[in-house]
Amino acid sequence: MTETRSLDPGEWELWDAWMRAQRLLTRELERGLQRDCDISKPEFSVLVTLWQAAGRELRVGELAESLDWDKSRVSHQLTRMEKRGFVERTRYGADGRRAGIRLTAEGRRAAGNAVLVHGDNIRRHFLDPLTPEQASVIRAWSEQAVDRLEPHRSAAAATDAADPPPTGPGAP
Amino acid sequence: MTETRSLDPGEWELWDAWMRAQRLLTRELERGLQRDCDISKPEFSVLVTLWQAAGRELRVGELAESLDWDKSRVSHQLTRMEKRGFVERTRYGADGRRAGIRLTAEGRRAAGNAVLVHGDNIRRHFLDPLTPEQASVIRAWSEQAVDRLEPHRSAAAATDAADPPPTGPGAP
DNA sequence: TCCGTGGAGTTGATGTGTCAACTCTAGGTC
DNA sequence: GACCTAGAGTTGACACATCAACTCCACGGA
Repeated sequence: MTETRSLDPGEWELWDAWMRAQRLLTRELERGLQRDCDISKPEFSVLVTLWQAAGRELRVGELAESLDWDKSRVSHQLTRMEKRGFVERTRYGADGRRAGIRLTAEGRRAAGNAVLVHGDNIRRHFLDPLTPEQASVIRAWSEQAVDRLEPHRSAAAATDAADPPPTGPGAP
Repeated sequence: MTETRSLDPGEWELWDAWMRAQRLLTRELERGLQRDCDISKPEFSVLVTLWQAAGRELRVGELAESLDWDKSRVSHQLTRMEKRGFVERTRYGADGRRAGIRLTAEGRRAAGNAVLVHGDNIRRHFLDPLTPEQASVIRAWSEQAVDRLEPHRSAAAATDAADPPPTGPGAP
């Protein structure tokens, strides 16, 4: 009963290869962000989401929805980023209204810079090495997988947490 | 200069889809492990690696190499798993020799169970929905990516941290 | 007005991951 | 034997992730 009859070697090699590739790629991109922009991936996600709001203040709940994060995670992350000077919580404490979140000037600078740098890194490490066939197969597979694993969320919503925006905001 | 000219919409959609699929899949599998076996993915990785050693004690360094983890990370993880009763550090402290790592009976039980359960989950969520074409393209792409991003590590080495072993150990 | 209830956000506890600094031992050199 | 150094392992500090418990306020009904 110590015999593993779970996955055969071929299946396992496929899984192992995919898992390893996925891990190395995300690790590489995260390190690039840290090295080139001095921000972490979670910081990047928050910065970009706020940046795309083009100056409008977001609530914690909107941010959480948009990032597909837990509200608690957002709150903790904002606390750290407030300390670093990237974001501000407005209408907070005194008069008893709920918190709105907004980028500081420093946050806007970091976001704008990171989007460009990170985009380059994505292109270099992910997009450029892809053959057209691989691109179309991987895209189809990814969309299938997302549909299977994420039944909610209408097609319209929410850029994922880990990427540059499709088009720049008009923000100052 | 607030214009993003980093990735065009098509490129971005591809990246977003892949990123999202990857994240949802790993999240789902990790939750399955937690729910069905009450262990985390890092715990699973360590359990399986030790289990594959079939009773032989591993050193921290070997474990780190095998998992492609930092030694420090391994040490922290072992400290937690020692508390949970999954592993033991032997030859430690008293007579001044270095630590060997070994599974407890409880650790062996958990490993054996988890491999089977996790294998089923991988099959259900990853392998089964794959068409043959997708399987072969994804495999080729993954292997390319690994070669590009992980130039060291001879082909022989090291099962990745996140998977069941290709074949069961003979360990009791 | 008082109470109950629910949503929004925060907080604390604990586990995970990374970096840098540290300890200990073995082994070489004088 | 005393020193030096290199390697193995640990530790501490901090960022990140998740869960459960908490606060605060709005609103609705008795």
